[in-house]
Amino acid sequence: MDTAWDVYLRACPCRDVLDLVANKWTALVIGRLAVRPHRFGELRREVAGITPKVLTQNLRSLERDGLITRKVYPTTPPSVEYALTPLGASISTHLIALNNWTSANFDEIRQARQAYDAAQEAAPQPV
Amino acid sequence: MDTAWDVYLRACPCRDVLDLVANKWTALVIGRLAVRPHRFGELRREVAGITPKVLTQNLRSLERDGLITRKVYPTTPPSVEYALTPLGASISTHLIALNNWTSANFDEIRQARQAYDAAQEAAPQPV
DNA sequence: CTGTATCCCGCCTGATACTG
DNA sequence: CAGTATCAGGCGGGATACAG
Repeated sequence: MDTAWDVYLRACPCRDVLDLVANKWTALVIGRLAVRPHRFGELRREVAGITPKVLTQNLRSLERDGLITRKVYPTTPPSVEYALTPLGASISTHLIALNNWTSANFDEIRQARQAYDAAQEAAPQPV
Repeated sequence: MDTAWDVYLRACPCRDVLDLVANKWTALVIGRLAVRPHRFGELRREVAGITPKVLTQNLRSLERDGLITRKVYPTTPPSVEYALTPLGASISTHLIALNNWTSANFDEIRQARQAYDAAQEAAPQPV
C-alpha cells in the first residue's frame, strides 16, 4: 500500500516517542509518577478528570514500553503500585523540561494567539 | 458542566504545549524548519506523506501560536516561505532533545514491548 | 480498591478533486 | 505553486455500569 503512515514512519523514528506524549494523559501520569510511586486510585484522583478506562489504557501502554512498573500487592483490598522505571524517569526529565518551557512561554503564546485571532477578525474573508 | 476536559485544563497548563506536539506532524514540521526556512512545496515533499490540507492546518496553527512566520512573496508563481520564530526555535530544542532520547532508547523500548507481548501471549486469559 | 465491558461521539487525519 | 473544498474513516477519548 505504502500509505502516508508508512512513509511517515520511515521518515521519523521519533514517532514512537511522540506517540508517547501525543495523547492527552500519559505526560500527566508520568509527571505524577515522577514525584513518587502511586496507586491506581491516587492517580485517578490526582490526574483529575481521567476515567478509569483511559487511565488503565495509559498505564498498560506505559508498562508495555518499559517506562513504568506495575506491582500488585495481594492484600485483602487489592492494591497496585505504579512506579517509574529508570527509563521512565529519564524521559520524565524531558517532559518536565517541555512543561517548564510552556510555563515560561505560555503568555507569549497566548498573546500570539490573541493577536492572530484579532487580525483574522479585523480582515475576514467575505462569505 | 465541569467536564473532564475542564478539570484537565485546570490541572495541567502544559496542555497547550502537549497539544502542540500531540499531533502527528507538527513536530516533524518544526524539525524541518529548524534546519532552515522552507517553502510550502518543500515541506510537502520533505515531510513525506503529509497531505496539503493537513500541512496547511499545522502551519496555520503554528503561525497562530507564534512559533513560525509566514511570508508571502508576490511573485508570479506565488511563493510562501515559512520560518521558525525565536519562540519556535526555542521549543524545537526540546523536541530535538526528545527525538534524541528516542534514538538513544528506542531499542530498549522495543525490547520491553517484545518482552511484554511475549509475556501476554504466554499467559493469555481464557476467553 | 482496581479494574473491565459497552456504547457513543468527536476530532484528527486522509484521499481526491478543484481553484487563484 | 499554494492552497481550499468536500467527504469519509479510524482511533482515541468519554460516560456509565458492572465485576473480582
